This record gives sequence, structure tokens and C-alpha cells, in this order.
Amino acid sequence: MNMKQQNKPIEPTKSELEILQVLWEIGPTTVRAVNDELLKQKEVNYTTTLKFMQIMVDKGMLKRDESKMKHVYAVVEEEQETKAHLLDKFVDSMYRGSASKLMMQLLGNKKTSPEELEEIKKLLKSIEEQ
Amino acid sequence: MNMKQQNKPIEPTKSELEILQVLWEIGPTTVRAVNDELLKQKEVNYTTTLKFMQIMVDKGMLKRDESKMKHVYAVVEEEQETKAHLLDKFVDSMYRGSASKLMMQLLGNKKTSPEELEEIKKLLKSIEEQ
DNA sequence: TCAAAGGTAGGAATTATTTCGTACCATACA
DNA sequence: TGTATGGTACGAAATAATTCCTACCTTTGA
Repeated sequence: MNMKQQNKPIEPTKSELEILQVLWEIGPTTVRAVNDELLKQKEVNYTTTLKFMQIMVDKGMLKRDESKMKHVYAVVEEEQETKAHLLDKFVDSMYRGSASKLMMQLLGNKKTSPEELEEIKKLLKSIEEQ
Repeated sequence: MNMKQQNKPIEPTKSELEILQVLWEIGPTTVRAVNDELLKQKEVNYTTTLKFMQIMVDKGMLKRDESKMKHVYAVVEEEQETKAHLLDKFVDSMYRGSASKLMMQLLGNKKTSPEELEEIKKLLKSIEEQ
């Protein structure tokens, strides 16, 4: 039942997002390699990761090269495109689409370190200067 | 089966978040009023909303005044506290905890309007001036 | 050659989420 | 009083997400 959804936006679940993160970081690779990365963060069985990646192929989130025995999986959509969409969804659902409200939250968030704040100021300054 | 989880952070599902948004906006109120608000956005049956709100009481996300026939529901945790936590979780899972990376995404996002960008610049400028 | 190692496929169980039907209770008013 | 209206409670069904067991296929090396 190959349910590839070409045009619909990619909306990964929590587990799927973890796998996407790994693939974004290390590039196209095998289930084994992805699972090894995930194991650095949490307990997870090889076949569980395999199953998720198969489901993700089915959903059209990943594509796979089956020409070798060790299938190689790759993301379908670019990292920035997927993240832009997810961020947009987040801003919509949490801040009624207001990016500046999110900003205020971010700046008021105790978890945001002074170093991060410094980075943000630099970023904005560089934009100011254009 | 009253499973109130006092100390664990509140992690609402999509539907639960929609209900929280309504309660944050209009304050403590009845299922009917929440459902009326939700109906402005989507089709939803009264008993579905009721069920969610009962589940949310059970999870310790809402509290309820049962002294009158029309129960009045209120959020347990402050809006800003919940949002700070959810934003933090989002930054962690999407940007490895880097708020400035999120910022860059936000500023590069085509969906972010020029007005929003102006707001953000103002916000940062006011911080600069401190 | 044949057994171990390491792949994939697919089913099935469990839990979480979403949805709503039905029963039952209280209030209001004809 | 008794019926319509509008509440809550509860159970159950449908779907999505998570997890892992088992079967089976390839490769490799003793």
C-alpha cells in the first residue's frame, strides 16, 4: 500500500523527526547507521527504527536505494524546507502566526543562554546594517 | 481513574492545545463556550470537546468547578509557563537548543511578513538600548 | 558447504489520540 | 406535572503511533 503523498507537506511525528535529524546530519545512509546514532540518545531496537524508516518511505518522506542489499535511505525534502514549514506551523498554532510574539517569548525564556542572546543580537545587527 | 500529574510538564496534544488557546483567550468558562469558539475554526461535536476537557482535567491540565451544574473549566498552569516549556521543547528538538538558529530560520522564512520583521527589529533595538 | 552474522519484510500487540453515540440528570416552562 | 432543553458521564469504535517478534534472504568465512 504505497501511499506516497507528493504534494502534501511533510509532518513528521516525534519519532520520525528524530530520524530526519539524523539523516540531515549524516546524509543518506543505512538503517544500521541511523539506529546507531539514535542509540546515543535513547534505547531503541533496530527493527523499530527499520519499521519507522519503511513507514517514512511509504509516506513519501524518505526515498530509498534498494540496488544493494543494504538499502540506503535519503530525505526527500530539504532540511530547510521541512524546518521552515514546521516552524511556520508552530508559530501559527502557538502565536497566531506572530513571529514577534515568539521572539518575545524566546528572549524572556530563562532557558535561553546569554551566549544565545548575544548571537541573536549580532544576527539582528547584521540585518540592521543592510 | 484520576491520573493528575502535578509535577510533570504539561505536554498537550494538538486538540488539547486548541482548547488551551481558547481558555487562555477567554478565561475560565464552560464546555459550551469553548466548543462555540472551536466551531469558528472547525467542525467539532459538543461531546468531543467535553471528552477532551474531561481528559485534560484527568491529566491535571485543567481544573474544574463542579459546584454549579454548568461546570467551569480553568487552566492549571499559566499561559506563559506552558508556552515557554513548549517553545523550549521545540527549540531543543528542532535546533538542538539553539535559539539563534531558530531566529535565522524565522528571518529567512518567506511566511514572515515585513510587518513582523519590523516588529522584531524594534524589539531587539529596545533590548540593545538597555 | 553450511552455519553465523546481518540484512529486509511484514504482522501483531500496545498505547495514545480522536470522535461520537447513548444514557442519564437537572431545569424551565406550558 | 411532564416534556423539551441542555447539561454531564461513560463506553466504545476508529485511527495513528510506537514497539518488537518472527520469518526469511544474502553474504561471508571456517
